[in-house]
Amino acid sequence: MESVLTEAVALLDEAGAPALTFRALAQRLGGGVASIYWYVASKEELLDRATDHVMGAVLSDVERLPGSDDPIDDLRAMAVTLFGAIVRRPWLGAYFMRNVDVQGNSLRLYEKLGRQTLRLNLTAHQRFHAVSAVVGVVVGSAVDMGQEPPQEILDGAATREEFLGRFAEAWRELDPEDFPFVHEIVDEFDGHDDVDQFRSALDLTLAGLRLQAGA
Amino acid sequence: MESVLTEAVALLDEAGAPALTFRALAQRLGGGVASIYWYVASKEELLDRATDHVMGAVLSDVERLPGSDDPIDDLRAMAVTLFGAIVRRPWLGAYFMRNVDVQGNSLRLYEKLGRQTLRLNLTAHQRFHAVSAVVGVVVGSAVDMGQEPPQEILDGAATREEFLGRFAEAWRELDPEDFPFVHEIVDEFDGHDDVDQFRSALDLTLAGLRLQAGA
DNA sequence: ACCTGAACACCGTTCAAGT
DNA sequence: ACCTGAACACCGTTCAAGT
Repeated sequence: MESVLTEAVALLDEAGAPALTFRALAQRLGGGVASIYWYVASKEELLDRATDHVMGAVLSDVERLPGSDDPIDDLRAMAVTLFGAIVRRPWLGAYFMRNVDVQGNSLRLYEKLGRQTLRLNLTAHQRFHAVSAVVGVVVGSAVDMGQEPPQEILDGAATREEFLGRFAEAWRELDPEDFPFVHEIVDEFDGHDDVDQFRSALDLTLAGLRLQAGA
Repeated sequence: MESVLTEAVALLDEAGAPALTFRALAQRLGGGVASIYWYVASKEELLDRATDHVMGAVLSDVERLPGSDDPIDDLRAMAVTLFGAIVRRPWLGAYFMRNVDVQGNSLRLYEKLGRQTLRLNLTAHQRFHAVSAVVGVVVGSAVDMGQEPPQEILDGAATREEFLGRFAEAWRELDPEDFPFVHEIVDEFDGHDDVDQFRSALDLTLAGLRLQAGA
């Protein structure tokens, strides 16, 4: 079981979600395809378990965070840690927190995040929505990041800079009368940093939360 | 071409993303599978074009919005309209805004959203991040919503209430010492409304934005 | 309890060939 | 310019059979 998950994660890390097939996994394990079905009922379960497997390390990182007297700062640090894990493993973005099942590291992480809101002057309703919002920012940024080509594997040996640059170039061709905003931000878009973008979105949400909590 | 997209959208609306196969689409169009490849180079392009096709209607809805003297209120109304479209078509959540290609309704919608930030006292950098954050909230909420079973198509003819209730029940079994937050919000989770959750997340982001803009 | 080979029912995509 | 049948190389999943 352990080796099934380890090899599954290895495949995902090496070549992303499409690389994880029962046949590829079986070959790495040196067995037949059907064997995997003894450990796992479906591909969905395999993905869920592989995701929760790596979430164990993320949870450890979060637990190792120092913590401060400001619950919102702590919430930010935890979210940044979580997003960092997704930056390192882009395939995670599509699966993590998808089903916060009973037991499992995802639920424990959810609890960790939520516990910070218990230190804020909020209703239970507001606390639930606050954690949903923070998780939403992470997911939203992860999905956005997932659009970009991983590494330099795209047509014509282009880098991420060239990929963004090609979009930017096309945008600059648009009529400024029709697309004033696109022109306003095209230089910002060109070569932008995903982590920067995430942190800004997170900060807006946390600023709103601080206001709501009167903290 | 038009009918290819119309039928593709029909399939997606009827039974979600897995229902859209070249074979199913060809059958509906009364032709062979290979014919579709004359209009579209790949499945990815088919999905992109189908998505942009329905985004046309969303764009019309957004353009029909009255507008006010408060750019942030206008931003909120537009985001709510966008999210409403995703509630009606859950499959949209996985594809919209994925590639804001040159030309296309998604780009026009992106421009519409961004134009509101031009009315705020922000830097170009802040404007870019603000729109990214708002889109991120929509995407994040849409992904979260996509986890839940569509309609009552799940094991044992359960409703959404029963689906959420089953999770809530399991959560209530957890040790309150280990999971104080989960216990705090389990009643909120049970039977929660996705649109409510989205609006709360959006409001936090917009409150942060208002603070930033000093408006 | 654990593993297997072989099949089944699907996929997206290609291609030579037709009109 | 537009469409086709038939094949190719894959998928996830099942199942009877083995140890």
